[in-house]
Amino acid sequence: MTDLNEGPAADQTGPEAKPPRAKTHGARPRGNGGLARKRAALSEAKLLEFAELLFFAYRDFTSDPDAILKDFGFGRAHHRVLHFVNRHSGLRVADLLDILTITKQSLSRVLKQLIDKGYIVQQAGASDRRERLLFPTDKGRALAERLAAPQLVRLSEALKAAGPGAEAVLRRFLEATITAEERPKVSSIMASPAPLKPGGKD
Amino acid sequence: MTDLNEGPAADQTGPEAKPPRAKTHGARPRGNGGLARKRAALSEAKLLEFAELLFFAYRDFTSDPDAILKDFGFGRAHHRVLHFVNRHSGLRVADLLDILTITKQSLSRVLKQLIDKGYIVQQAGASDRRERLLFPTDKGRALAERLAAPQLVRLSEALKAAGPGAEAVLRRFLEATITAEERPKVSSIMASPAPLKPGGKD
DNA sequence: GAAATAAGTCAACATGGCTGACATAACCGA
DNA sequence: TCGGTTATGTCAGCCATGTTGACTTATTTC
Repeated sequence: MTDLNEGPAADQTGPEAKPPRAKTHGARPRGNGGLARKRAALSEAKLLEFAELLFFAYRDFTSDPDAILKDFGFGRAHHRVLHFVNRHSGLRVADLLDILTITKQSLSRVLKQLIDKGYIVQQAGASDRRERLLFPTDKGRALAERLAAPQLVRLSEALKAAGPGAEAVLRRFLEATITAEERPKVSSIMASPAPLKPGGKD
Repeated sequence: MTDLNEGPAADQTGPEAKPPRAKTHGARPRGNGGLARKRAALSEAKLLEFAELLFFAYRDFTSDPDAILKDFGFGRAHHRVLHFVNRHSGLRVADLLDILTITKQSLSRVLKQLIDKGYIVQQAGASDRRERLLFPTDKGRALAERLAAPQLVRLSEALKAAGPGAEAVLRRFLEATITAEERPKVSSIMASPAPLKPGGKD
């Protein structure tokens, strides 16, 4: 928390209901939610709108692949795994765990299904043979691309609609939205849209 | 699909593995993934980067409230419900179903918990007494704000980092990312950061 | 008064998270 | 070379949250 501190968490857990017809949303007489003095800071209300828009945008962003996945008996978890294996083929199981922020038991379940059904193959690492490097099969690539297609259309159109300069702005926004400590990791992952340089863990 | 059509889904489900060391990511000799001629269209690779950044950004965007929710025995589903009830107090159950795109049975479970624990109250509609309008209690407002706080900080900083004009660009981008048919509904919902005008369903 | 609508409920099931415990193979340093 | 660490896999069970289908109740509407 760097800003906004006295905004939320200020009028704490009052007693009880006082049922309906609440004033706009909180007892907040200050005009700008506590972050007014910082010249450029947005009002809390505007930030909340962005939070909502982000929710709706992401909800719909995932809807097309979700629909396709059902035909394959897969879920969103499979999509995530397949996407990253396809885009960064040769990554290790540990890399994937780090990207997805899930446990290896959770990953194991979906990864095994993707392997069993022939969408992903494993290969022992060259330098370290304990590592299992992951690669998409042709079938895996085809599915990954089919899942990505509607998302790319969506993004392409949204960027166009956002107007000139949108690309740079959006990139900076998204990167800054990622937790600071995660950024180097994300950069490192995204820097290899190809076989990850072996041993390039961190 | 408006563009990008012959890009993905082109080289379909080939036979089998041909294991590792895949060329960058697909058999795609065309320089610009099939959407080159449209002067301003981004390359497939760049669009994929945006897709990944969106994933990472959203992953981290939800991480702070998720951590807080654990202390309350709630999950992300509770957060979503509480957020929308707080921001758009007085909405109906049907509105919520529409926003969240889940079944009423799914909603019922988390909503009941939020009601039982005193975060949300219901009130019969004035004009139509079948409707159950939803309102946050003081306790509910407090929790909603506590959950929102880190997200607002994150957004505020990311918008600052994105530079001048980011606000307008981002708004256009997010709105355009929402499925076209959903946009009127979303606008209508977002237009009421207060008690929804009764009967204002669609 | 009958049909349609808003909401709630019961039951069963699927997906994808989680924890904990433990096994195997390979690497690495003393 | 042995012993500790690391990378991965696996078994077992639990929880959160999504699904379908069937049905009830209250209320509005025609």
